[in-house]
Amino acid sequence: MSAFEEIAAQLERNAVDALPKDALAAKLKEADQEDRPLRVKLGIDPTAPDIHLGHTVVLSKLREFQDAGHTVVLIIGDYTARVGDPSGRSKTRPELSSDEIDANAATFQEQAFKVIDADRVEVRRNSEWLDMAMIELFGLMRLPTVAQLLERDDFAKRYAEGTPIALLELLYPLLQAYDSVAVRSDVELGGTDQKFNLLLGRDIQTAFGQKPQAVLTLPILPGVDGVRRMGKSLGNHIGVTEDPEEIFGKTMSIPDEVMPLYYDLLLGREPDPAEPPVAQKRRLAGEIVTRFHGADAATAAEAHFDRLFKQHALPDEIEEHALGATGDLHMPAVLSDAFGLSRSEARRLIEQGGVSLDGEPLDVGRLDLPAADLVNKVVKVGKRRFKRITA
RNA sequence: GGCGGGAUGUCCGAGUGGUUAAAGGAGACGGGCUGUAAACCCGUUGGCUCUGCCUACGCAGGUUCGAAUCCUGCUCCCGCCA
Repeated sequence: MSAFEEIAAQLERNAVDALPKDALAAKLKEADQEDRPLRVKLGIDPTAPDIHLGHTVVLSKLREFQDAGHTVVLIIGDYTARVGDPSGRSKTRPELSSDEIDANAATFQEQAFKVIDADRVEVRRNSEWLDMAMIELFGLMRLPTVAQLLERDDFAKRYAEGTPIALLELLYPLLQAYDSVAVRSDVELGGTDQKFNLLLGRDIQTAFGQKPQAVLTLPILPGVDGVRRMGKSLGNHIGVTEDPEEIFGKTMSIPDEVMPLYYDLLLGREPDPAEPPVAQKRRLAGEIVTRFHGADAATAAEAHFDRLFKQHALPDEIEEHALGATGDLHMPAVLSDAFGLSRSEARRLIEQGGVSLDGEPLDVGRLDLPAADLVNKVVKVGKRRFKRITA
């Protein structure tokens, strides 16, 4: 095995596909001969403003490339975000305003730098080149055929079942592919759902007289439900900027079955088989928090977790809720204000014994309580929502 | 352009004049069990000034004592043919 093959094998660790075979090793060799770093591309559409653990899988891989001396080309898909990547979706995405996209792009970049090295990255926005004249777009559109595009799983499926596919969506892979041309990428990374798009990049690069990029696809991290891919819109994500306690707690709630996958994709190793599952999970949660907030935060988050869920005690910091009223108060209304519930929701929670005041479940028969009975007490809704009531 | 099908609650999906706030499932939430895991059990899941009231089945009208269900117009979607 040559040195390049070894490095390639290292970089291909936990990749699902490395296509074509041996392409990465060849690229490494080529770069070495030309005495230049590889240009490793990742495109992210700033459709939701937060980077979550799912993104970090790919970002970490980019980091590995950086650590091996290569250049990351991070493409903020400010233009493609307007189109909406249909990958893995069964519906057309909603359109985003350009203000939203700009705001998202800014936070995105900042958050991405929590994982990748900001010094060895070239950040580009694809509006730089995609905002092209229609005649140029026509040139691009000549390249792939409809049949080729319909090869893609999700398109094929949607087409077969009669779910609408906007013409624009069909164009998405082409635009992403052209990004590769624009930045002259040597390697492109993405989730497995990106395979088609990444491979199309090769075709389009070739058509533009460039050497086609090597393609590396990484597994999709499941969300905290353990079933669907992690995604903000699915409500099963763990964001890198979330509070340490949240990250810790959410991690603890993942199903055991996906723990090995989390270990592999996020920590790059296997769980210690000598440890019981809970300990494995705590370690996982702790390390994830450490990564984004530091070791102290991780210790604190773990302590917080124990306080809440092992000792069933109160957290040490509880937000306050000012009543701003005196006399008899209607509890559903108070809860509605304090926790953002509808009054009916609050009422139901009380009926179900889900609301307690200083540890005492609220009496279903008495929905109206004097303000004086509430002040300085802690209201708990469900397992993890608390407010300290003040006058 | 012609013909046909469809739009129901967070999602999927029943329902074709009268206990229908709307079956069932998923999801979510609350309680129990527990490791905030899974599995399992029970319950809730439009709003409200709550033994009642209001709003809801694409939109706007109409028929009727009474409509998600019938009629008219409109909007959007899908398929087939051209």
